[in-house]
Formats: sequence, structure tokens, C-alpha cells
Amino acid sequence: MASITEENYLKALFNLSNNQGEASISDLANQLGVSMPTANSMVKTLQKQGLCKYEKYKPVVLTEQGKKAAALIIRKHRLTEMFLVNKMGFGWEEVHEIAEQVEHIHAPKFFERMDEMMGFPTVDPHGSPIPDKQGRIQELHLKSLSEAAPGQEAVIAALSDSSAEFLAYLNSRQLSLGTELKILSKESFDQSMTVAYGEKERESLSQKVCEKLLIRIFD
Amino acid sequence: MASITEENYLKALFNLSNNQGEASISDLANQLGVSMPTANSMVKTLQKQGLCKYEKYKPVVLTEQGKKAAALIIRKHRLTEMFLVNKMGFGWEEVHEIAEQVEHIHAPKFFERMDEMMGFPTVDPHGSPIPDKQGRIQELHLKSLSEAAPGQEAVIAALSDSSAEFLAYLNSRQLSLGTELKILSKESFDQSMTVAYGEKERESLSQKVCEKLLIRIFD
DNA sequence: ATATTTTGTTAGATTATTCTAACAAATTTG
DNA sequence: CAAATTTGTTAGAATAATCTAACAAAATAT
Ligand SMILES: [Mn+2]
Ligand SMILES: [Mn+2]
Ligand SMILES: [Mn+2]
Ligand SMILES: [Mn+2]
Repeated sequence: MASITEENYLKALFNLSNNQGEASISDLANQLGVSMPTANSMVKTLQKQGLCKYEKYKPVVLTEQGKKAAALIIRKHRLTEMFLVNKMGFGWEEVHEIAEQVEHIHAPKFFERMDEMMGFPTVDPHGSPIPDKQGRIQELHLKSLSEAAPGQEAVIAALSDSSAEFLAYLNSRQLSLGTELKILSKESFDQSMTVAYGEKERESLSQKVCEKLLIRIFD
Repeated sequence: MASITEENYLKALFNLSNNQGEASISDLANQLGVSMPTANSMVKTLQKQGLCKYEKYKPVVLTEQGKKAAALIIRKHRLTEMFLVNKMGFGWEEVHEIAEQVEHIHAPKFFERMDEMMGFPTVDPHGSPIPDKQGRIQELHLKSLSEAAPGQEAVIAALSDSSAEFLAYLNSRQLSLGTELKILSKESFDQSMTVAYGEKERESLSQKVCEKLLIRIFD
């Protein structure tokens, strides 16, 4: 069974591969806050266990086994986040740190019971999909708000950044998953967008923010 | 901050001291399933941190700091067990192993929220007291059933053994916390007792069982 | 009061996870 | 392309947690 340390490496490799297409040793080291030699040596350890493939100076690639293991940890993480928000009353900005620890608990029944109590949710509080028990992840082909055009209406479905800082920003603007946006205009100078939602008639969102809001456009 | 390993040693020392009055190296090693040299060296490590006092060939004694640290871990353990039973529908025989892992999570809000949701319980699902936030434990001066006399009536308030095996035995006899017992007779030959409770008119309980049932006698 | 058994200690080794320093390969820049 | 920079590797060491083997002290039983 993988140690907590190994589990965190697997998750980091999985996320890096998904977000950047590949995982370099330096990215991995950065992500985990360890030195490159440390990451290098752990990658060799994971390879010996058949969890990743690795050749000197090449990017690290998870095996199918490694991907599944990572997805199952992410499943526990996201179920936990959803449980904390839906059943325990936490805010979406408070749950990541707790889930980062709870995801390492070995107790299938614990997570199955959470899943059941919530009616088998498919996404976490930040809109990210929850892998199923086989480690399969459903693709949510969402666009970012910056790809939408003035005149369109859309609903916020997920975030590409779930940092506490970004979540705090969204909270301060009453933006949350499910918020319906009308796109009024887009400034070609800085790509910022003016939108209406809820009580707000005109709110300006910077390009940075627009890129991080993942939306479903109304037909 | 104490590691998971250190936390488990603190808990073991605390429990041994409470149950046997003192904690020897061999008891500690046994309790944790490690060799004596391992226990010996960890005790030295804990002493360096001011968590216990230790002199060669003498029993290990927790300091006030060590006692408090242990009690706070036990608090998390027992709150978790209660949460699993009361809020997640687990049986009292299923929760110890899960709590053994959850007790090491560092997230005060998580446990405070559990506590709140349950209305600040004072005992766990096996009747053991939950230490308060300062690490103080309320003494429940309970007698065991074997100390009671025929003719008396009593209610099961706690257990001095919460092993899965004993809990399974109690489940099979419909015995649980809160069960009211009428003591019909006591066999002087083997100290077994005949009792009535619920639908049962006459059930015989061995001395072993009677000793493990902690009761409050009706006045 | 010896002898035996149990308990505890020391020494030395192992595995996991991490680091820094030094060097080497790959990539980017001018 | 050559120089500079970034990225990756190796070597060597440190700390935490564990073990076994050997020995020593304490407790128990003749
Ligand atoms: Mn998260
Ligand atoms: Mn984690
Ligand atoms: Mn327990
Ligand atoms: Mn534990």
C-alpha cells in the first residue's frame, strides 16, 4: 500500500499531466515543495512499484495502475470536500486543506457512506468531477468565460483555480457555482468583461478572473 | 507537532497509566506491536520533547503536557466515533478502526463542527467520556455488573472492553448502552449472573461478561 | 541466596524521506 | 553556434521509525 507521501506524489503527477500535458521533475518538485533530487528519487521508487514510467531527462508518465490509484485518492478528496460543504456546513474555501488529510484515510466504508448520504454527487464544491469507484473520470468539456461573447448568457459550472484567495474573491462578489451571467461587453484593450448577475447590473471581471471561471453557455 | 507515530505512543501511555496505574516499556511495546528497543527509544524521544518522564528500568510517566496532548487526541478519537455512529449510521463495532486514523487529522474546525452537530456529547458510543477542549476528563465512577447484587436494577452505561468481538457478542444478545437489567441471581460457583432485560426473561451472563459491563444502579 | 525468567538496554543495521553540493545534460539566448 | 541558463542527476549525509542480537538488570521461583 502506498504511503501518504507516495499518494501525494501520485496525485501531483496526475494533476500535472492533466493540466500541462506532462510532468517534469522540476514541476513535480515545485508542486510538492521538495527539492529536485527528492522528486527524482521518489519517481524511481514509484516506477519500481509499477505506478509510473520514467527515463532520465524525460517527463514522468503515470501507468494505468498509477492513474487509477491517483484517481481513487482524488475521489476521496472530492467526496470529502463535498461532504464538508453539504453535510457539515463548511464554506467552499475551507475544505481543501482538510480534504488533503482525509483523502489518505484507508476506510472504504467511510467514503461509501459519505457518497450515499449525499446521493452520489458527480462534482465537488468547486465543480471538479468526482472519479467513480473504478477511478474513471467523466470529462466536463467546459469553456472559460473569456471564450464567451457579449450577448451570451452562461452559468458558472466550475473553476480552473480553487485557491482560497480566488474563492475569497468570488465570495466577496457573490459569485458561486450556479450563478447565471449575462455578458454585456468585452474590453478589447485588456480582455476584461462586463457582466450582470443576481442583483448586480454591471460588474467588471478582469481577464485573469474570466479565464478561471468555467461556464456552460445557455442555448 | 507530534507525528502520527508519536501520537499513538502518547495515547498508549495514557491508556496504560489509566488502566494499570503505570506504563512499563514491555506493556507499551506490546500495546503498539513494536519491539522493546523501539519503544525504549521512542520514550527517550518523547522525553526530550517534555511529554514524558523516564528513568532507566522505571515505569514511564506522562508529564502534564503529555497527558493533555494524549487527552486531546482521545477527544478527537471519541468525537469521531460518536459522529460515525450518530450522524453517519455506523454500528458501534465498526467505528474504532476508522477513528484510529481520523484522530490524527489536524483541523480543529473539523472536530468542533462534529461536536456542535452532535450537541456536545460527553461520552462516546461505548460510554467512555470525551475529554473537553482543555483535555480534562470527567470521571464516571461506574461499577461493573459483577459488583451488583441480586434484586438490584441497573442500566448499562459503559464498557470496560470495546473490542469488536465483545461488541459483536453484545449485539447478538441485544445488549447496548441504556439497556436496563434486573439482576435475578448470581451463581456463587462461577460468578455468572442471571438477568432480565427487554424481551428476555432469563439470560445468563458469564463472569467475564459481567466484569466488562459498567452500570449505574437505580436507587 | 541462587538460579531462572522476565524485562530493559545498548549497539548496529535497515528503510523511507528528505536535504545540500557538485556536476552534467538540455534548452534558451544572443 | 557558443554562452548562459535551466533542468536533471549523482553522491553523500541526516532524521525518523523500525528491527535483531547481545548483554544487563530486576523480579520470581526454587
Ligand atoms: Mn481540493
Ligand atoms: Mn494529501
Ligand atoms: Mn475507540
Ligand atoms: Mn491512531
